[in-house]
Amino acid sequence: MSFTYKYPRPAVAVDMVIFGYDTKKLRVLLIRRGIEPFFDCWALPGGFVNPDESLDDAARRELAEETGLDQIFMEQLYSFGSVDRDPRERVISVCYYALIDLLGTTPKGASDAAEARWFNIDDLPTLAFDHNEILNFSLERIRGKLSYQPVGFELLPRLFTLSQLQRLYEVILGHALDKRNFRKKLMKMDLLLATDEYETNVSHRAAQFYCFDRPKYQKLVKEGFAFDL
Amino acid sequence: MSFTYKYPRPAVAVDMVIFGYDTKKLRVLLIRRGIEPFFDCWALPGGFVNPDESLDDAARRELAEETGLDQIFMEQLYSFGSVDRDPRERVISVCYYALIDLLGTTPKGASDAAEARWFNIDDLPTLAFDHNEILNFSLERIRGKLSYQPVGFELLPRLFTLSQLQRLYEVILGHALDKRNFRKKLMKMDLLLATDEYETNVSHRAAQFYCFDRPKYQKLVKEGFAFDL
DNA sequence: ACAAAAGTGTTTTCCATACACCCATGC
DNA sequence: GCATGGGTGTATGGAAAACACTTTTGT
Repeated sequence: MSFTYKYPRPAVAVDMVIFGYDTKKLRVLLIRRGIEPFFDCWALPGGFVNPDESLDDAARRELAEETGLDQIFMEQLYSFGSVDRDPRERVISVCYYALIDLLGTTPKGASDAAEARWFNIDDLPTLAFDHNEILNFSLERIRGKLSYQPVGFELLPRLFTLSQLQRLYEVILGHALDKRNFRKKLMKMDLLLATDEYETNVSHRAAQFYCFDRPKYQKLVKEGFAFDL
Repeated sequence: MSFTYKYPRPAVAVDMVIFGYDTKKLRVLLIRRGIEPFFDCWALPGGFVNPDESLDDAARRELAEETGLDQIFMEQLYSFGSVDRDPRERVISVCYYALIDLLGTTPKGASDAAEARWFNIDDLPTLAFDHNEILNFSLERIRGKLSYQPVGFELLPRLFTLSQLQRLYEVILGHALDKRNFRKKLMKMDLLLATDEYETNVSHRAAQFYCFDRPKYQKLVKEGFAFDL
């Protein structure tokens, strides 16, 4: 079976920058390529867009194939379209990034035979194609975003302590934050709901669990509320 | 001549949201479609990506075709890829927006026979395809961007008065700004160069002309400077 | 002289930052 | 009782916002 067109067409792929967080480090999921070009190189997971799925659907499908996870925060990043980014032929890549909590959930490895691994964000190999560029771009984006939107909640279990949240911000931003000021700011945002649950079995004062006020957040987003961290 | 592939491929287009500003209103350049579907409807200018040009190149080419202008501020916005956004066949549209000063320059109409017109931003017709959605999206983006980057300079002549700059901000943001505070903030950014030229033939005190310190701006962008308006 | 826009400073309020100690718990 | 991280308040500096009058020019 084959498909014929009057004009040449680029292939269209989605590539995924999948961030994972595990209380210590920010990680990215990479796969080892099993075919040329860049055989054996690490690369961002991705694939071609099917005719019957939207770009978002394609991205969500890739994400599910690689991680087994659904219902994950995901956002379109940018489309890369240099003529020679793929040596074989013209490929336009629409890139997405996703954020995954590596604690509360257990993402499976890639479904296809290809080897998949979580890499520490500041210890990355040279990647296939222009994937290093894409990765840097998405890292800048997530850091920028974190500063004015409470993106981080996607990377934590439903219930979390303020210290967990602060560590998350510190890991993503790459620098320490003042505990008291961090709490003040977050409380002022008024998007955290204190629960009556506390940590157990810790050898220090038990921290209170909070959860994220999703309805309120979505209302604010709709109204164009400007966050500010 | 025809082109055959093993798998079906979407067509890839670039669509342009071209903003223009003329001291009173923010406008968008639309073209009237001469073919089905949406015959006679207004639509965003755009076209298919050629095999030998990058996405940015394609966007720049479209921009030049529609306006005759080169060297214009332009930025990728988002890629739209719903399955049914074009009733004929699958088309993925990579969208860009551009900003044009309608005073200092005189953009020609569209080069092809199609009718082209500048529409007031708050008096828009129903557009072809998902183009209303795309336009709203880009309007939000430009407003957001204005708040933390001095984007507005792209929409003014090389020499401009502070009042002109303020009017521009007010028109795009859609609300009034305090004159003294506006000047203080802009001066503190240190990106304006006062010239020794003044308005002439105005029936009030002549305003001083300023120009934008482009080298300094580009330096700051490279260093990741955060603006804040 | 008056209309019309340019230009200019001060005060107040609020937010960001810096900073140090007591509290609860497990061992 | 000690080690560990949880939790809290205050003082200071700087930016943002509010606000009104004088200057210049053409008619």
